[in-house]
Amino acid sequence: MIINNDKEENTEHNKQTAILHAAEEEFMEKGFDGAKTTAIAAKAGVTHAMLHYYYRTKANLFEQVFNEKISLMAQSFVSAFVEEDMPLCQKIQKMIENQFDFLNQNRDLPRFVVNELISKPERRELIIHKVKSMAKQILTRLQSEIDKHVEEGSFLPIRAIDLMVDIASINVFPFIALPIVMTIADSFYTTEDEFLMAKRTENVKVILNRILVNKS
Amino acid sequence: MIINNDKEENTEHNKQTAILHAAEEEFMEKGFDGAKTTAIAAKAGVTHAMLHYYYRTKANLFEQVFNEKISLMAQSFVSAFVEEDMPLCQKIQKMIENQFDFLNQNRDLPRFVVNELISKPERRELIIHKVKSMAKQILTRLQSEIDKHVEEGSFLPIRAIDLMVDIASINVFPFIALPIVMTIADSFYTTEDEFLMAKRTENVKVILNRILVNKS
DNA sequence: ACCTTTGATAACAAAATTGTTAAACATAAA
DNA sequence: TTTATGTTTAACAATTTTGTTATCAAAGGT
Repeated sequence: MIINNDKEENTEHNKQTAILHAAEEEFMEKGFDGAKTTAIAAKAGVTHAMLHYYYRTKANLFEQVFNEKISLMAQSFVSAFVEEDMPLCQKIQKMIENQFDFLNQNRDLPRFVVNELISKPERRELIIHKVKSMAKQILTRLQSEIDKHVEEGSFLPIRAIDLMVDIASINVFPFIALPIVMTIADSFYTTEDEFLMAKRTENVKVILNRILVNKS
Repeated sequence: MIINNDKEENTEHNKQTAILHAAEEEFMEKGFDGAKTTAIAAKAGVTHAMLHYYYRTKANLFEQVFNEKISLMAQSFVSAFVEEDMPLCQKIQKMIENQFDFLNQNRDLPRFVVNELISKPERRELIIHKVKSMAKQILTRLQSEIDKHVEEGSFLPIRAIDLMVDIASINVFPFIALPIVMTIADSFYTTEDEFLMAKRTENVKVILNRILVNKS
């Protein structure tokens, strides 16, 4: 009856999910403090009373977004650990690539999570509870596999935790610092994707050279 | 005449610098949006009218802090590039260590800068102007030195920009993610400092293994 | 002593932001 | 048709946050 003058086409069927999606965008971009419920409502194309009707408080709405993001983050690190029965060296390569590809599809996830985790330390319980035990299992398993290869003489000695941090570092940092890096790297790489795809193979090289006795 | 009932002892001589230091703390911890001028004034032990008297606006005060931090950041990356005449391999080692040590004394600097740079893209001009030309000079110089060593057969081929990003990654990430990493790493390392000092030598190892043909 | 400048305070004003409420509206079941 | 239920809106209220102003006090120069 009334003309549809929404700014954005309605891929969202109901307002509740529209609000959630708008909140996701806004919180990811600006963080909890930077995001405003009025802006979220506007982006979702609803009055801001509707936002409070469905989610009551800003903190509530944020929590829903944050919980989902933190699960995603945790899952990516855990699922990156490949189960298949292949040589450790290839397993590690696959781990790096899996994690990188995940981050490539969720480019601002690490910055968002790290940030909210640091500015509001009480939220850390959440990720600790979600990741800690699983991560430790994976680390001890990885460590014993590494140690076997060290005794064989095919691997250089390294602590599993150090290896994991190295991998996370070279994988995560390029996405966090992408805009800054690109302004400097623009004479080497013309597009973000070109830079990132080069980084993907570079990262494998860095880690394998760190752990393998014989270089390829 | 009036008793001194300030919470903190007056190492600050005047109120203006007290405000600036309080602002620095608050902004670094909570970012622009999370920081409140009232909280800054309280932390500095002055009425919040004084804050406006000296700095007029929150944005103004922030700018002073941000400018200083961004200069510090830029400087650290530039000055890390060692001038002395020593073998390239040692020069790179020193670069890594210099940058790591700087970050160790400014642990939340990268997160702060990256964050403000991303949530308010208009600020990027600042760092671009400050770093870009200098960084490019350094990169071309480094690239030619690398290429020489590659021809000699002592270095593996690598782009200077990739090397720099690798170094920044493994140096910066541990500080950004420190609280999260420590909850997982606590069975390997008991203190933050223990972890970080191990990381310092680990990082040198990672990079040298990446670029040297013959491993140590 | 008088005037000007600077530092300081309290009280106020304005804006932004979050949250609430009462009433209108729609829809489907009774 | 009536009732009950969930949805929507507009208007309002409360709080927080930023910024201003009128005023006062001290210090220094003339």
